[in-house]
Amino acid sequence: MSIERYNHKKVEKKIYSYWEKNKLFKPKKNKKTFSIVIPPPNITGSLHMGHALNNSLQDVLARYHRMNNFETLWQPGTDHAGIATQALVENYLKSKNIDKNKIGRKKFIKKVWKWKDEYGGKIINQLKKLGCSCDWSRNAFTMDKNLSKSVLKVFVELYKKKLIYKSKKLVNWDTVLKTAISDLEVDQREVNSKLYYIKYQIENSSDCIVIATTRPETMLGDTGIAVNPRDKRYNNMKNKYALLPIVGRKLKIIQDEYADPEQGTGAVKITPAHDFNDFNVGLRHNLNRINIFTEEGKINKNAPSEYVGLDRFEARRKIVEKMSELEILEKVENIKNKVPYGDRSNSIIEPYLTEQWFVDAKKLSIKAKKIVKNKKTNFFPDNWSKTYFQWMNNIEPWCVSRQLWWGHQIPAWYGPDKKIFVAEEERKAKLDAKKFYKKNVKLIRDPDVLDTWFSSGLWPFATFGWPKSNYYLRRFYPTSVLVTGFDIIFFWVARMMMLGMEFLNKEPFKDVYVHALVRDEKGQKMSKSKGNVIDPLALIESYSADALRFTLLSMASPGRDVKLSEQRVKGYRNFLTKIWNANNFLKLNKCNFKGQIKSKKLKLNINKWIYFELVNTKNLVENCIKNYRFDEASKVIYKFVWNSYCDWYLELSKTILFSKNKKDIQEVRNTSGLVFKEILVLLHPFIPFITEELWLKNKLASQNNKYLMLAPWIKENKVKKEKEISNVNQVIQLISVLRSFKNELNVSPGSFVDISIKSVSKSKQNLFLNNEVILKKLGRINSIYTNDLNTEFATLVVAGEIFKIYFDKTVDLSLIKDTLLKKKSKFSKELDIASKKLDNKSFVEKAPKHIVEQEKNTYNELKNDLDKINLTIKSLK
RNA sequence: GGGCGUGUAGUUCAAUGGUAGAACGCUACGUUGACAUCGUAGAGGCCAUAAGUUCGAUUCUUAUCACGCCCA
Repeated sequence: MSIERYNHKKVEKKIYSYWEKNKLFKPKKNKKTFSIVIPPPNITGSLHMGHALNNSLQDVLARYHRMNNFETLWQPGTDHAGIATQALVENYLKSKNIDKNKIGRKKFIKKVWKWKDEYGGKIINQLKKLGCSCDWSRNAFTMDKNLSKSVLKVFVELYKKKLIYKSKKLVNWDTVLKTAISDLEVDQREVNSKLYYIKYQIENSSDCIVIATTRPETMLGDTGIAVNPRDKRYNNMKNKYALLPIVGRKLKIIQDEYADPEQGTGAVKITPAHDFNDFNVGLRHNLNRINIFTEEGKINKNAPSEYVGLDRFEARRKIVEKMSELEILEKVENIKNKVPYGDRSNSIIEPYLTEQWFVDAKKLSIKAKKIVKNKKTNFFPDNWSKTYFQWMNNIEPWCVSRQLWWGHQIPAWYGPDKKIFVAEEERKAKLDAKKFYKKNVKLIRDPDVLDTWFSSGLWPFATFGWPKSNYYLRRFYPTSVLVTGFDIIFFWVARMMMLGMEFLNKEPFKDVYVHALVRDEKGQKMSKSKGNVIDPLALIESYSADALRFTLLSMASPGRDVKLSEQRVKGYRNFLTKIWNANNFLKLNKCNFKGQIKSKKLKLNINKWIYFELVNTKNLVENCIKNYRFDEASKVIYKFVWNSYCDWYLELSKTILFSKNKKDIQEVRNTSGLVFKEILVLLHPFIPFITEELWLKNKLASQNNKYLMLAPWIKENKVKKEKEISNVNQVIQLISVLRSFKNELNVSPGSFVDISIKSVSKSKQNLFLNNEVILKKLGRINSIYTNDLNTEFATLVVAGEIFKIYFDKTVDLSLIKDTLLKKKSKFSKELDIASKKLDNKSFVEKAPKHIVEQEKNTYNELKNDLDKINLTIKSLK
């Protein structure tokens, strides 16, 4: 018979389209519901390891619940990633010599949509390769019509409630992208910098005050100098003025706690329009705010003409040069400091004075904090709630406007006098304006768009059709669990919670399962610049999606990063092969996959045993999934399949299958096949492709459950541990010990021996005689005697029983004494510990009874073993 | 500076108030009628360091030392 190898490439493709064709991803009506919304990957992205882990986890949950009669919805979708997408399409057009500004906003947006239609679905296809069982018919996009409607509604309502407002503040300005970004999108990086000490002359005096700064070019916007009121060095400077070099502006010397006497000279220049701290100092002392930059980060006309138009770094160079010339540059120190970088453009972020829209996050956070406090929403692992609270307690107004074209344009219109009219539609704004001005006026719409996270903040209900009330919203909100990485708890999770509470007054998810980052095998963060990125698609290509999934799942221990190595994936590919080969074995032996196991009718011990193990495993795995311990779950099931089922049960079953007892053969054919079927069921959420393939291959599809994907797990969760089950364990133990014994004596493992069980207690004798066939085959035993033979023998002590082993004459029996002595010393050590404990009065008095009992047992067992060993050592002399 | 977390076998990680397990790797050997992407057996750990609580600590507490992440 020719045996096919498992070809994952062919199978995975075939199986996925089989699921899709049969519409298995759609929720099937049922009493209980289970729902997850996908963290929407952005349309410019392609699948990386983080996605692979994140979605493998969700898929296990979705598949497990779907199989077990939950009406299951896994809501998929992508987000429009305002900045990333606009930048990408802009560059793409540039390469074709098309200038965004020339074609205008409308045409540009059309181009973006076109790009999205062509390339934006890439990541969705990659998720399919991973096996994700999302309901793709509901695939959502944050710029879709209905989602956009939700966005506008939320904006308008927040505005009405005064939870959204416009204000002129310093924001983080990206001079490359020319937009404001949120403080979360700013990355503080430590870099080597220079600290410049500059002398500012005091007005009407020859004295100087020396300030230290890392950004000398901003001096062009200085409007004050601050010293600490407690700093005695500057007492004489109180209320005096310094003269700004080059510019000549008078700067008031003010006293403010912000000036740190330990830093630099203790005197600090104040540039309220270009530094967040200085901005606040300026407010306190009523200082002017002079903006000296253009939105590209070039010097503007508020500066002396020789600097106008220079880039900020060029200006720095020139100004430092000028200072040296003027001999007011006292010194330059090399220091390390933190510099803000934009995580999209990688350019230095400029604090910049502009008018922007802000969400009053502080007010929204109140309810969002409460649901975590009241355990309506639970974080797993729990300590992430600490991070959540810490951020929520220190939350700042959220700047939601972006100076971009791609995104949800802010629904605000301005009258001729800049009066703001906010409405979901222009028509409505016009009506309002007419009412206000008592005549028709021209309105101009705010050109800015909203932060992408503003729309993804509505994800768990906007994707279900909110604000319209409908079946999905009623059935699936709040969602059961959100699976996400910790890096977006603030960006996304917290915002969904704030907006969900504000608009539906119900928590968006009951659980938040937070998984770790995927790193490379050395524990380094994967990044393109380091070149250590492992491409999940490449791993899928070489080892299968199933293997990759199983690897990621088995490594997803809570609170720990996933360090991925290809070796691991390879190992789990071998696991798939093992399963595949086990199936071949079953087929070759005409095992039966049809029907159900009738556990009470099982006669054979090995069948009772494997069934017992199966139910145990199922219970454990179920428990693990409920506790989000996917690592434990995969370990438990791996162990059961490989060790219990393949290594022991199938080996044991051969003794029956190759016998002549038709009745027994039939029972083994049934049990082995049906247990295997249940293995497929249990494994399916983890490795869906190969299991469904085997389901089809074994023609299980025509049975009670057409699709493995919808086959429920076995209901049974209690099996009495009968004596027969421990009998099997004892037989296994004897075989294992015998094998090690041979190994210790350098006896070839394949050789056969005779054994005598004369000294074994009567009941055990029967047990071993009853399992003679198994012992002979797996233990490589010729004959089991109940009488001692008259030749040289070696003694083996197993669980307090003495076995005599007759090797052939070439075996060096002198080794036996060594091994026995080794064992003796090991056992005596353990016995020592046990007896010391039992001699300790306070132990016996204070330790719990069952522990003392247990200790007594181990003591007795050890004692027994040791006695037997001593006996045999003596007999050797 | 504030917060969170991690130090356990060569490596990656588990578990546990009663002196530790797995996977991979390594070593030796290969009996077979599923499988060499395999089988069998084996070696390997003063559970970071110190003190405390306890009858008992790898597990709890505190300190120290490393390392990582987040926020100023």
